[in-house]
Amino acid sequence: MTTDPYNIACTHGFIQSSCSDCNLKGLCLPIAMDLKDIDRVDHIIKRSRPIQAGEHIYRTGDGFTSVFAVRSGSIKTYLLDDDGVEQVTGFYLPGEILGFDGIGNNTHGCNVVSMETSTLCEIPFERIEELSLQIPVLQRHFFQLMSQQIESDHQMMMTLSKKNAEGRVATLLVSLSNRFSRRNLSATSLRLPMSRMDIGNFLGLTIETVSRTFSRLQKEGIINVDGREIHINDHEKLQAVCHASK
Amino acid sequence: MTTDPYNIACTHGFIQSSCSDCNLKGLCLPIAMDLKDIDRVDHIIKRSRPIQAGEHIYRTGDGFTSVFAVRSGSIKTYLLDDDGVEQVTGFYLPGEILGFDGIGNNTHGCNVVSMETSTLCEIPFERIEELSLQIPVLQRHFFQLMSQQIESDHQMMMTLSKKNAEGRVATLLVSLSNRFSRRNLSATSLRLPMSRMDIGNFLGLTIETVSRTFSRLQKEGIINVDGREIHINDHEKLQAVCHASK
DNA sequence: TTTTCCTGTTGACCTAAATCAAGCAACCGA
DNA sequence: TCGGTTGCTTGATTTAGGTCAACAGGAAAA
Repeated sequence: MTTDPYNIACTHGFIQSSCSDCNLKGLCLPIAMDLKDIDRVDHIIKRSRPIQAGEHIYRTGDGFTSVFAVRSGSIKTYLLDDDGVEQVTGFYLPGEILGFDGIGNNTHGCNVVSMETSTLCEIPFERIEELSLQIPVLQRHFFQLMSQQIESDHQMMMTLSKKNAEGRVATLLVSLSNRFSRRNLSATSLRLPMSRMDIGNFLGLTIETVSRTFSRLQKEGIINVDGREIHINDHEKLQAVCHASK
Repeated sequence: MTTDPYNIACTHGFIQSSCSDCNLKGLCLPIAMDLKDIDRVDHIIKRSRPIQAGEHIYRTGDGFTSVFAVRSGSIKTYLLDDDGVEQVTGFYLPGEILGFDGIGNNTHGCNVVSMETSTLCEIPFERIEELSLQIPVLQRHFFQLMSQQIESDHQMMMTLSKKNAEGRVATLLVSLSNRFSRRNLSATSLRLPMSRMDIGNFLGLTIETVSRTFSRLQKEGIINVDGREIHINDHEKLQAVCHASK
């Protein structure tokens, strides 16, 4: 079931692109990097074949060798505790990088699975470390990416610890909206890549509560819901609901 | 109220120590670093004067220049959202490093306050970045430290999202016990450096629930509680309670 | 076509923890 | 010594969200 991380490289030949052509490079590489250096990074990156929905990229305990940038599709990461309880720890969209939790003890700290057909860029971390010694802006960039992950995880702790169901759901919607619009997609109409189950798991709620919360937000006219299709009618109000607390 | 981060360096002269003498160096520096390199790191680190309980090290929005290692005492970090709601995001004990959330946008992402009289080592981050270019094991070490922060934040998301009050409190106690024993202190008898208020805030519970949970764990014979003084009678059972879920 | 499966929605009821309230012990400044 | 404050505990009551149950629509299989 787990995709061999050494074997997800594209073997079709029809996905060929380089970092310098990639319209996501502003997200996963430092903006102030010159072409020559981008090229050096480009050469160590392995572009994956399409990963199917439900296919795993790696699992907890697998040896850590790489971090991964999402090129297309969407990815979720989750922990499994000793009792088999699952905790979704993040959703990753194109331009976002995952896998930083594996560096600490050279072993991946979570499970990573594709939520739809997705493509990834595999970034061998040791090679990045070597390059970082020669390209200071690259070193800085990876420190920054990890730092941003820490900040967003702390925001998530705030959400889980202090907000009620409405606040949690609204916070997720606003986050997704912002991340879509960063890629020049609509900030008001979006298709959720994840199930109600995953949303509930991520937000510490049951699917029933997630469903009821969507319905309530719709009844209040703030959003329109049609399955996974969400339209945000009133961004202001949604923003306000984000602060709804226990 | 905020301590000027540029001005917490020790001016007394009576706290003089170097990294190579420090019995915490195994925690904040790579074990496999040779003396010459330790010495280079040593020279960029500023050791702080004692910070009083309640004194802030820095606040959200302050310019980021350094991360900090706790030398003695204990530190808490917390977020304040727009409505002034506080979220404690971490407790830091001697040998632990905080401040990694500031790298992402060159601005500190949280507030940091001392919970008792503490001393810190200020680690100017740009200098570490420079040294890291020359000492690969140091670069790797800082990537690892940040990665460990991410992993522990993900564990915290699991705790907040899936565990009931007993599970949360037990998880905190086990974490503290492990961290104390890592410094060769007792794993069974510990003095909590933080108030019930801080515990509740961190764990997403009210102080009343925290208090009741301590009482219940005591009634079950798993721990003994005397104010902030905790004795763990049955580590096994406490470990089991950690998995108690909603 | 029907059947099954899967995901999501809605309703009725229940419970863990929040809220509200009271009180106690330790500490501190007057 | 006293009055006030702070930190913590305990009890009574309320409530948000969990649990259990039923059902609906769409997709895929029979």
